[in-house]
Amino acid sequence: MRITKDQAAENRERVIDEAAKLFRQRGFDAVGVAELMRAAGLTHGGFYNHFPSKDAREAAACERIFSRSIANLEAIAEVAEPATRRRAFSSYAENYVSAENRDALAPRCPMIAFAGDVPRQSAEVRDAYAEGLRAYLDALARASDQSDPAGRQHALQQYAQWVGALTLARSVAASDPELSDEILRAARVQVSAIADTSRP
Amino acid sequence: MRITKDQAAENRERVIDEAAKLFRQRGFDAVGVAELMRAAGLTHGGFYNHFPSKDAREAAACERIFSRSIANLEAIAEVAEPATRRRAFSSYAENYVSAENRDALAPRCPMIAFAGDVPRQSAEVRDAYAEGLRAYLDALARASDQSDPAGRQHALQQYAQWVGALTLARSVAASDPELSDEILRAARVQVSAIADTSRP
DNA sequence: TGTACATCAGTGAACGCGCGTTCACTGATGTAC
DNA sequence: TGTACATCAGTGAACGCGCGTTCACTGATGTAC
Repeated sequence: MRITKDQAAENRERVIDEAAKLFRQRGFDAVGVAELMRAAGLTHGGFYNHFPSKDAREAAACERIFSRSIANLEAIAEVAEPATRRRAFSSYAENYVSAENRDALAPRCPMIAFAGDVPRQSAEVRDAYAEGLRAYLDALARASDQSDPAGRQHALQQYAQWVGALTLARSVAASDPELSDEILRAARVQVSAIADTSRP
Repeated sequence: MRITKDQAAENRERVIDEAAKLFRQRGFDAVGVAELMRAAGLTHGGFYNHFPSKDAREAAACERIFSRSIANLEAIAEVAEPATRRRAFSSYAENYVSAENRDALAPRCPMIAFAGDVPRQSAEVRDAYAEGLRAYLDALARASDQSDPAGRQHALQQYAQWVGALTLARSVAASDPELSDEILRAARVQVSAIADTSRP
């Protein structure tokens, strides 16, 4: 039963959206073709009408996840009033390094969800991810008012710490909540300190 | 053909050692029972003489990897002369946040290899990992001469940054070496700074 | 605008494959006498 | 110390299962006239 072009395009979008959600929850490799299509309300046979292979969907989902994360940062960068912008960025940081973000089943940040898996993925996925991370870090530097070289370096240092703290805190959250909280708290202390003393 | 008890124990050790190496390279889920036994010079059928299930070997391998990492830190903590100890720790940090460690196929540090995967593993594996990380961070705080509460917090902050920087640098190393180097360099600047200005 | 036909998104059975796990079997080791 | 037998680490065939991928088929949509 053929369907309209619009309907088909809509279906494709739904498949990518579901892939983005499932991948963030469980990583690339643990989500099968059949399960993904079922989640999108379709049957597995139609998968290859949309993607040349299983690998291709990873790249598509990766792009989608990044574009959402980057949009959030761009919105901050585009705030005209400097003080308001800085406040928006501080609040971004505080939300990032938070118990809510640690406890999310499907982390919104692609680096938290994927960074460890990416080196083991196909070149197609790795390329899509790398392009995403580059754009993300550019947007981060802009959003944090630190686009000059020294500032960019500082933004990278900050961000590495967020990712490390969140990754470590997530990894022991279930088995050792106290340790997880301690790691998170230590990182939050620095986030708050940075929020207080904004750079000249 | 029955073999000696010593030979059997040796075989078991070899299986765990191979698991530790393969897991660090490719993560827990990508290493099959048959492949692992082949790597240890055995056939797949004998696997269940050593482990009750596939899951059990993850925990055993996890413990082994941690015990090696922790031994390195303990050796530093046990250096008697304070200046020598600080120098040893600085050199540990510089080796950790290095291009060599980023480019290693099988990262020696369990957090670089596993932290992202752990939340998706069975409770048995998560518990083994959490116990390992707790012991590792304790050893890290001791090795860095920072066992008082404020110092421990500082050690956690430092370590989170190492892990984040290395994870991010690894994730784009193949597709975008320049970005990878930039992330690593930014982190190394802080590592060096800390090495120069040791705490009172 | 109406008709005839080609297109193609979606369906579900089928494929080959590798996985984790089980099991009957082997034969040297370990043990009881 | 020597002998007879039980033990059990290791072997490799076999299992059921779920995977990614293919394919003949369906039938409403899109298109050519």
